[in-house]
Amino acid sequence: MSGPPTLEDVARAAGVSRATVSRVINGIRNVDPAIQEAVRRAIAETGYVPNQAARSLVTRRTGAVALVVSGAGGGPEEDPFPSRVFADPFFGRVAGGVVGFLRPLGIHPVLMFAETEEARRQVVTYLRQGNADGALLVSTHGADPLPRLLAEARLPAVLFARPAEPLPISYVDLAHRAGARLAADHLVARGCRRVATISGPLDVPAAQDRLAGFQEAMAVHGHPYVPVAEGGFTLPSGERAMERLLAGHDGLDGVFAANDVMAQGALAALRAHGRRVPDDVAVVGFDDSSAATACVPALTTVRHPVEDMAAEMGRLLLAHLGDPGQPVTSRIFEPSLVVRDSA
Amino acid sequence: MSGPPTLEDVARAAGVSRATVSRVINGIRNVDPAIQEAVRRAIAETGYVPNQAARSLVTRRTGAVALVVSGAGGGPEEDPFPSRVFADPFFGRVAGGVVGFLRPLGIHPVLMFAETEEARRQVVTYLRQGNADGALLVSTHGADPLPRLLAEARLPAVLFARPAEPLPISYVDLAHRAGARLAADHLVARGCRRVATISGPLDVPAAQDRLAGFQEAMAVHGHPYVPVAEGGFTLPSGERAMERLLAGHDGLDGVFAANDVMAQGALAALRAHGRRVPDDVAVVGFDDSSAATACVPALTTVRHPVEDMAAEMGRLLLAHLGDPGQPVTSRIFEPSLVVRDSA
DNA sequence: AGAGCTTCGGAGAGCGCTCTCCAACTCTGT
DNA sequence: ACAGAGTTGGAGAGCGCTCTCCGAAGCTCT
Repeated sequence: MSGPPTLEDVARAAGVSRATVSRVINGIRNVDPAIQEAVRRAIAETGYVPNQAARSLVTRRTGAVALVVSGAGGGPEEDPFPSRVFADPFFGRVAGGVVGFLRPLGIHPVLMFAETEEARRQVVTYLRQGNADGALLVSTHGADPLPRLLAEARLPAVLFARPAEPLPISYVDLAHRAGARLAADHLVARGCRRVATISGPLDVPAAQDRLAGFQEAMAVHGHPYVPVAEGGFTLPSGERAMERLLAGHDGLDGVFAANDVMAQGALAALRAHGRRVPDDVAVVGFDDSSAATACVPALTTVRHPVEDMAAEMGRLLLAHLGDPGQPVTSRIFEPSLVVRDSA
Repeated sequence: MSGPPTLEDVARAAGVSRATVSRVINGIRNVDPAIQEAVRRAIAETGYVPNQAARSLVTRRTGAVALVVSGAGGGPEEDPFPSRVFADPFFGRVAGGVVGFLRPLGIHPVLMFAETEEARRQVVTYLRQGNADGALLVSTHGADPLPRLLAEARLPAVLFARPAEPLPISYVDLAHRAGARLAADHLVARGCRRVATISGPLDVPAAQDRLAGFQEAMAVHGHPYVPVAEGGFTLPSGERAMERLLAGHDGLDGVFAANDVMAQGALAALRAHGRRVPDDVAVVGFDDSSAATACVPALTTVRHPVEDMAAEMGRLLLAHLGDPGQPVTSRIFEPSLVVRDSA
C-alpha cells in the first residue's frame, strides 16, 4: 500500500464496503453494532485518518474559519501591522475567546490581517476558494471597507462591533454608552468635581460612543462641559493625552480613559506630576483587560466581556453556516463596573 | 449553471479544454499567448476561482501551515492559556514575523494552542488529516512533548528554540548565552559593582542559557557570585523578584532581567523603593520588545530578532515541504545590545 | 521531400470521499 | 405462507482539479 490508508483500505480490512465505513465514521445509524465494531477495529489497525480535502470536495465545507484582524494601513509607529495589533491585550482576548469556543469543536481559526487593499482582496479570495467557510472579523477602524466586501461577495461573516454603514452582516457589540455612563456615575458618586476624559481615536465608533455616553452622563450630573483629550488606544498616547489635560486644566480630580491601556499611560503621567491616585485624581479605565490589574494602583474599570463576545461571534457564524437562511442578528452585551483602587 | 463556475465552465467559455485552462492558471508554459489571453478573459468573465479542496485532493498539498503555541498546562493565573500567551509581546512578534513572511506567498497560518495532552493530539490529527502541510511550533516550555510527537508522526515542522531532547526537526534559535554576556559586559563597563539578575523560569532552556551566560561573563569579570531571583517572564513576577533581591542584597547597582517584561516589573519595584534608574541602579532587559520602549526610562536591552527568526522558521518549513529530502537544519541568530536610558 | 524533432492542446484517468439509489434481507400481520 | 413495511449494506456516480499520456502540427536538417 502506498501513501496513507484510505477508506477503501479500511473497507477491505473490515470486509465491508466503503459506504459502510463512511457511515460509521460520520455516525450515521443503520449500521449493525457488530459491523460497527469491526469497522472501528479496522480503522485502528490501519491507522486511518480521513482526508479533509476529499471530504471538503464533496461536502463543500472545510470546517475552517478565518479570524481576520482588519485595520488601518500604516500607523504612526514603525511596527508592522500584525505586531502592533498584538501589542494591545484586546486582540489577545478576542483570539482567546474565539479559540476557547471553536477548539472543542475541532475548528481552528486561520489568522489573517487585512490592513491594505491588497490584503483585503486576499481575504475575499481565500474565502471564495473555499479555504474557510466563513470569517470572524474584528476591525480596529470604523471606516473599514472589508465588511462591505464580504457582504457583497455573500461570504458568511460575523463582526466584532457594529459596522459603520448598515450591512446585512451579524455582529456582536458592547453597549459602550452604558459603560461610559457607569464610569461617569462612579466618578461623580465618589465626589469628583472636575472630571476630564481621554477618548479613543474618534474615527472608531466604539470610541465615539464611549465619549458620547460619558459626556451625556456627566451632563445629567450637572457637568455639561467635560475636557477631552483624544488618544489612540495606546499607552504612550494615553500618557500624552493626560499631559495635555494636566497642562490645560487645573484642579482635575477625576479622569475617565476610554481603555485600560491609556489609563495606564495616564497613571504614569499623573505620577510624573506628583498626583496621587486615587487621592488627588481618580482614574477609571475601560475594558478590564490584563492591564487593569497590572497597574499600580489597580484600575477601577468598565468590564468589557471580550472573550464572551468573541465566543458569541463564533456561535453566530456556525449558526449561519449550519443554516444560511438564518436571519442576520446582532447581540449587544452589557458592561459592568469593576471597582478596584484607582477610583 | 448552478454553484460557482468550475474549470469546465471556463474551458467552455474560452473554447479550449480543461487541461489548457489548468495550464494557464498554474503558469505552465507551452501555451500559445493568444490562447493564454483568451483563457484569461474567460476567467475574468466567469469570475472563476479555483477550488482549493479539489486542488489539494490531487496535489496532496493544502498550502496551509499551522502556527502552534505549545506550552504548560494550567498557569498560576486564572487566565485561559490562549489569552495568557498573547499577554506577552513575544508571541505577537512571532506571529507578526510569521505572517510577514507567509502572507506575500498567499499562505495564512492556522492558529493552534497545545497546552494539554488532548490539544496536542488535536494538532497531530489536524496535520495528519491534511488540513495543513506542516507546523511552526513555538513552545513556552522546555519539556514540551509536542516536538517529539510531530517527529514520530513524521510531520513537517520547524521549532522556535532548540528542543530539549535531540530530535530530527529543524529549528531556529538565539545565542542566548552570548546575549546575556553582552548584558554583563555592559553593566561591568558601566562601573556596576554589585550586580544581580532576575532569571526566567528555569525549566525553560532559554532562561537557563541566559542565566548561565550571564553568570559566566560576570565570573570572567571577577564576580563569581551573582544573586539570582527566579521570575516567570511576567511583569508581576519581575516586580516580586526585584523585591526579593532588594530585600536580600544591599547596595545593588545593576540588574539584568532575562526579559523586558520582567525588567519593566523591576523598574516598578525600584521606583517603589526610591531607587533611581539608571543613577542608583542600572537595569538591562532582554528581547528589545515593545515593552522596552514603553518603559520609563526606556530599557537598555539585548535585541532578540524574533520577527526575523519567525520568518526564517517559515522559510525552513517551506524548503522542507518543497523537498522533503532536505536535511534537518538549525539556524542560530546573534543578539546585539541596544543601549537606551536604563543602563 | 521525407525522416526526426520539438511544441502545443485534448482526452481521460484518477485523487479520496459522500451520498443517493437500489437490492437483499428481516420482520410483522393476516 | 406471503405481501408490505422497515432495516441494512453495496454499487457507483460524481465533487473539481491535476497531470500523464498521445496525437496533431509546425519545424529543421540531410
